[in-house]
Amino acid sequence: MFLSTSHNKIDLKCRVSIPASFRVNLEKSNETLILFKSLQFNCIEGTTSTRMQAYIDAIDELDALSDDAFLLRMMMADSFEIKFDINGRVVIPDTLMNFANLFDKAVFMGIGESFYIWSPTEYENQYMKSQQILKEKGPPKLILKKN
Amino acid sequence: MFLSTSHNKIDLKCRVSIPASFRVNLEKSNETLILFKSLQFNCIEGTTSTRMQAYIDAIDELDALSDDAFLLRMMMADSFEIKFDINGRVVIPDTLMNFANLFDKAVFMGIGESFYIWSPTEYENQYMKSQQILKEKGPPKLILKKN
DNA sequence: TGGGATAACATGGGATTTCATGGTAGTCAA
DNA sequence: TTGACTACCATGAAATCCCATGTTATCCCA
Repeated sequence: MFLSTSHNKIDLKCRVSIPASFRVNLEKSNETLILFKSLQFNCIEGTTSTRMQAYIDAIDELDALSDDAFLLRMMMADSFEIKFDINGRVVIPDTLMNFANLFDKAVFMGIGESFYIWSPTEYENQYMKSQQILKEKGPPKLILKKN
Repeated sequence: MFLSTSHNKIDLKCRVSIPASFRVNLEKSNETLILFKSLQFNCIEGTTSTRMQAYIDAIDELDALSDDAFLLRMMMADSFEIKFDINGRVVIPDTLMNFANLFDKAVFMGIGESFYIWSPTEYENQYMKSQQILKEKGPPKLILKKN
């Protein structure tokens, strides 16, 4: 379970600390980390190899010639298996740095089964947007029926 | 089941004692505690990891592009897995302290499957409001058993 | 039922560890 | 031999752990 948000620095070698709680989460379940371009936002998505495998399996379920399958294969092509250094840092590949407009700061945002890595400004935009939607439409129905 | 209300002190390190009955409740069911921003009020909500996992699972069931999925992911980003110290205290993350306008006092309010943490003034407001509604509209019609 | 003993609880403080980050040495390839 | 990449060491700040203490609640026996 990836939860919470943290702001970490990216150094000149494109190294960042993955938040400790995310790391522990991966270690506990003996998973390796995969980073790839989000299909939905201008950010990097990080997840476990197991979940990535689920995506791959999902492609097989689709019509092999469909646009969806095409897009998913493209996503795989821009995915990276990432190794940690002894201090829990990773190097973000150039492709991904550029894609997410990352420079010297990264915002890690846990979203349950995976996490996003945003540039600070893009994160801010998305957060504002969520507040706006919440204000206009209220919380998801799911939340309301729970008590 | 989280019930009853109690007022506890928040110290300079942002530590608070979680009411013993809440703690016992978590321990008995072998659950870890999750704290997150309420989507409805200006308060922190506490619940079990199992319940949080249910929300996470729900995200995958929704249309990934929908507002509801978006809001739920944002909710995860503002959620924290919380550890107790040996005396049953937790540290409230800064984000949550600010969101709920907490300073040196916290009101714990059990509401069944989860609980709220309010600032004293906000709690007072909500309490007044409930009394007002009760006076004007009378007690709620409870439907205990549904089919 | 009362009153003292005992345990549970909330809170304070200090020692220790973890974490994020900077840096350097070593390795491999061009 | 140079440049890029990787593995590991160093450090200050921050989070965490654990001991101490007073106060409240609970228990037990008279």
